[in-house]
Amino acid sequence: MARVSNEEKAKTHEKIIDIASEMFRNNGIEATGVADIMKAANLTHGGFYRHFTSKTALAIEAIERAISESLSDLEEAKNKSKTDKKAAIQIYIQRYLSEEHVMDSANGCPLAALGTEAPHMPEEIANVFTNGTKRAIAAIANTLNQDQKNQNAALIMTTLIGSVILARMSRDDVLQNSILVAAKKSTLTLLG
Amino acid sequence: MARVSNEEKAKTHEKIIDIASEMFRNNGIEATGVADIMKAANLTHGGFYRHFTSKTALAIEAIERAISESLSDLEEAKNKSKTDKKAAIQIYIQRYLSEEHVMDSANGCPLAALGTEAPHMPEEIANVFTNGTKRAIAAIANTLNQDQKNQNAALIMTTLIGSVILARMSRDDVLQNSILVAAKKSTLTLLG
DNA sequence: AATTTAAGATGATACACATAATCTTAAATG
DNA sequence: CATTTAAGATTATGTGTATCATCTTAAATT
Repeated sequence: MARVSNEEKAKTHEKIIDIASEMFRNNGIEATGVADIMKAANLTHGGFYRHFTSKTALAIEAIERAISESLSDLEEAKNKSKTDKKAAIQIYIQRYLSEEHVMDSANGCPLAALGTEAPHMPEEIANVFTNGTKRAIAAIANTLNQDQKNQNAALIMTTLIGSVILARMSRDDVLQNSILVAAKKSTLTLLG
Repeated sequence: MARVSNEEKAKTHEKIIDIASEMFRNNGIEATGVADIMKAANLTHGGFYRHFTSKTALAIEAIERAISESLSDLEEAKNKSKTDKKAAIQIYIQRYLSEEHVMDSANGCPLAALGTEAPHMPEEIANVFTNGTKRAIAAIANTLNQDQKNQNAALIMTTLIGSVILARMSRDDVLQNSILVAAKKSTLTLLG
């Protein structure tokens, strides 16, 4: 097994990012090793550096991608009608506050999955989280049609992240549910 | 340097827990090594196992202590008057949502500092976080004097944790401030 | 078709980590 | 006061980690 076509290489590159993006969200960035990622991609660790200069470089790409994916529906609502925007944010909130999202961090919001790890990461990675926060709040604000857009968007994002993190910490179905229900009620009310 | 008195040993034991409790909250559990902790306590790593059977055992004690400290004022309000309870929760929220708390994770709420790390920790540690969440929500609920006590307490805790985590991710003073202001407004309103 | 290049495998390097064994010394115990 | 015990230092041990060097082989390039 050796040299593959440029097309294959591109596929491998994407595969590594996608797998890393999931593994990071599932187990944390620190706790996920380069070799683990490569093994999950059916590759050996040595080839990693043909694709990325360092684990940090991969982390940046993987988290940026996760942020973009997680915000895509919301960001695509940008130039839509008021009605469509309202629908988009409602769907976003319902999904975000679902049991499925709580159980499946690997494919969910990276800010909720890695939020407390961000502050002690290398600055380049920490900045990805800062930008992600800004994008999320901006995307939410864009769907709102009211005075306090930005403050309300910040509060909605706070409630979304907070409830999912709290629910994931709470290994107790009843408690989890009551956290999510409270968050749903509150955020949907904030939409007006 | 060798054998010290029982009193000294007890002091060392406390010192290790206190230092670990701060270092964990600052840098994460995974990222903080036993040797780092011992060095910070002016000791060598070898002596560690005279005090704890494992890093996990220390983590449990350290996080439990941090939870107790962080909730002490609130839990002490348990048998106080309605007025005192209201004062206690107001102070708690003001402190929680202060810039100082955001900047000083080492001495703040461990749930906000380590929340996203909890789910992929060994079960014994994860359970400490589950119990901490329950204690926090119960302590808040106890200060409320209204119908939806528990749901509201869950929502308040969600907002507290969420805003501080989001603010710490946001390396931008203006954004940080707007997140905290929105959370303050919302939580204080919830007190009724 | 001949030559160059580079993807991925294998193996090495160097360091960090949790934990264990052993040693020294002074406190605890009788 | 003699003996035992154990706190903390020093020094292994074994594993996991990120990164590098080298090799093989087939794709790219000429």
